[in-house]
Amino acid sequence: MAQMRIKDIAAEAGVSPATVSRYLNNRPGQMTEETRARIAAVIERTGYRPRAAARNLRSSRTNLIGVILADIANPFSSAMLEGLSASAAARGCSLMTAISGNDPAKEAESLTRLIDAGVDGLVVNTCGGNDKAIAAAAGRLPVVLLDRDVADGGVDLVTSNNRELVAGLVDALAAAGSERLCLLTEASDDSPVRRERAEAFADELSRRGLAGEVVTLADGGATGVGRLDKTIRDYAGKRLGLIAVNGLVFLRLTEALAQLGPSLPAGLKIATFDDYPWNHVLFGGVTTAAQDTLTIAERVVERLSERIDVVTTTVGEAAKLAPKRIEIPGHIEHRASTSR
Amino acid sequence: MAQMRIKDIAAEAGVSPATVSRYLNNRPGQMTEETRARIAAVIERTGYRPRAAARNLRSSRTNLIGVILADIANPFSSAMLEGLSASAAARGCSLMTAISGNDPAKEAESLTRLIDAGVDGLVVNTCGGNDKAIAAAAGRLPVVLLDRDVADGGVDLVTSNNRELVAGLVDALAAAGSERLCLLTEASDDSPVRRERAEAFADELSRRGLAGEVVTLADGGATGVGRLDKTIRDYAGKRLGLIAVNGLVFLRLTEALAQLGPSLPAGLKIATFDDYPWNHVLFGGVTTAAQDTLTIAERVVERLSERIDVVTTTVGEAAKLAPKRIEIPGHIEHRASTSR
DNA sequence: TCGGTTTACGAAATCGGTTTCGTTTCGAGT
DNA sequence: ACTCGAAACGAAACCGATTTCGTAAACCGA
Repeated sequence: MAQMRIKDIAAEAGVSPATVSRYLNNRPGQMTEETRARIAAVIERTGYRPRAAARNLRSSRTNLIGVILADIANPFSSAMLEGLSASAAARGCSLMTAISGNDPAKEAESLTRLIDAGVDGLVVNTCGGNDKAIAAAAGRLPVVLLDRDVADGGVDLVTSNNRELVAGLVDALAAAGSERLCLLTEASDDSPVRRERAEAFADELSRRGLAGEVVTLADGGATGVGRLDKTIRDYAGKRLGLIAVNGLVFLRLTEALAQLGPSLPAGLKIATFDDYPWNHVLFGGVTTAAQDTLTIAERVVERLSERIDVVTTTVGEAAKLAPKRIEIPGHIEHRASTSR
Repeated sequence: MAQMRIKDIAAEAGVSPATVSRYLNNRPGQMTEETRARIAAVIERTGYRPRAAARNLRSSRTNLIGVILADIANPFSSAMLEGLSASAAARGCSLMTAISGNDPAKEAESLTRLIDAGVDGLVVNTCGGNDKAIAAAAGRLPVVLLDRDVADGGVDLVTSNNRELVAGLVDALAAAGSERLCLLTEASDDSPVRRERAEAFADELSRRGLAGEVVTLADGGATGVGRLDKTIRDYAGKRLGLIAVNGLVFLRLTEALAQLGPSLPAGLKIATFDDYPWNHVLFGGVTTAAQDTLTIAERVVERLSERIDVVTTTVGEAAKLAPKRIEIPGHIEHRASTSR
């Protein structure tokens, strides 16, 4: 009575455990409406819940999706987690999460820990430095990369349309009258995403015949802000437009600008990636390239499910899905910081 | 060769599966240094990893900690998640996360889903409305509440020293010359945390003989901001001090203040709970009651581990731990917004 | 009515570890 | 040398579901 087992339910309903199992997994081999009802009644009455561990062992499926996030402080990550959680729950899956804190060693440890725990698939927002291990993992179980690619390629990736978003921000700045543009990046950030945005930025400038450059801030603190400050002073009054390559860089930009005054210097326009809550507030609203996190999360889980289904359905090496790159379009939030 | 099982390792090392199992769990029943080395060598060579599902089934322990968060958008939650992740990993546990998005129905669903998945224990940052279900869960497996209590009591709770923090903020405002204080809250937020802070606020005012009140903003949008705006105008120039009861309220306050100008009106001082990144930036720095999220997370996992150990060690109903309330002291970050 | 095909269901094997219990071996004490 | 207790290890049961395979009943067209 303490803990019901499937055989207890079976006995109570006058059927075999196999039949109860079929009921629980509503298997194609149907059963009489009458026995179905009888089993349902017993389960309802006893409040029976099958033990997941036993189920996992035999079926070698856990309905668990592993998630490794590089940096949960980044609202992109937390929004993503919420989306993943919802999408997974809709498919009856739970999330096992690990947070690397941008530490490759922790990421590697999380990778093995989640795999050892028996997750059906893995979502990785990598901090870099584990490309080989991740590619190897992708050979052993379904893996979908989130936002950041690995060098070797060959792994599914879901990301935003960074090139279009860059173009959109450049467009907003140009429309606001900026003649010279800077893309602000961080030295420590050498991610593929940053590179992609930087390349798109350069391309977009030359396509439009605009002047500009990529400005890399030194890491953490005064030096970086000083460098930025100098850049701003150099260009002040020259219709400068700034793009922060991500939310963190934007915060540092804000710090630097605070020295110059609470509102933007005349002629200075800014825009940023990542739609943080404070973007609505700072400078009366900052024009933002917002990613469609919910859709990204949905597609990640969808793709992962496809792979999981293939793995559990087909035998052997047959019918391997080709790696796929999925781009989810984001959009530009036009706000006061790029008004004329 | 494809997938090694414990018996393969045993055969290879010339011992029994039982001995390998003992090795894997380094059990008290020791073995010869020689056999230990032999087993280690085989495992090392073959790269064998025990299947978690099998282990879970027999031992009825999963080394999984379930976490239910009310609102991941709140940086308090994401910081907490990072802390929990680290603390759990340090104990060889993984996290199963669910996010209720402040929806009681989702919270209830998450509760059963995580329990069904077989987590060893549960950390709940409840959004309210499931007090009975949570109390019931706490009767069946270890549960530690995070930040928000349930009505029935009787469940472990880890939280900040809200009363002292409120006192600290009042102190900072008073020191900055504020004569009349308002605690800004949201109508929709009727959590125990908010109530505790409001009570502490009232107590602190009367203790110091200060004038003041709790101002409740209507939910979402214009009305609330208008109400707030009116309050500010009413008191403007009267040495008003404002405390935002949480980070979200502070953001709305910032929006309202933006209409009055980019810097604080003369004589207006503000302070807030929750140390969001932008608190360093807005108004040149906002005095903040910062919670010690890392320590909170650590103590949550520690307490949960205690309960888990008790459950798996002792038999029957004996040796039930009494519910415990653990307060982790936070601290006040003094910044420009409360300078004289 | 009869052979043949579904359909509904049960018996028993199985997943891969852990745990119990028993046996052997080893060393210490007299 | 002999006894005794502890240490080291093996054989086999066990955790609780799923899954395979087989069989009896139901159905169905000729």
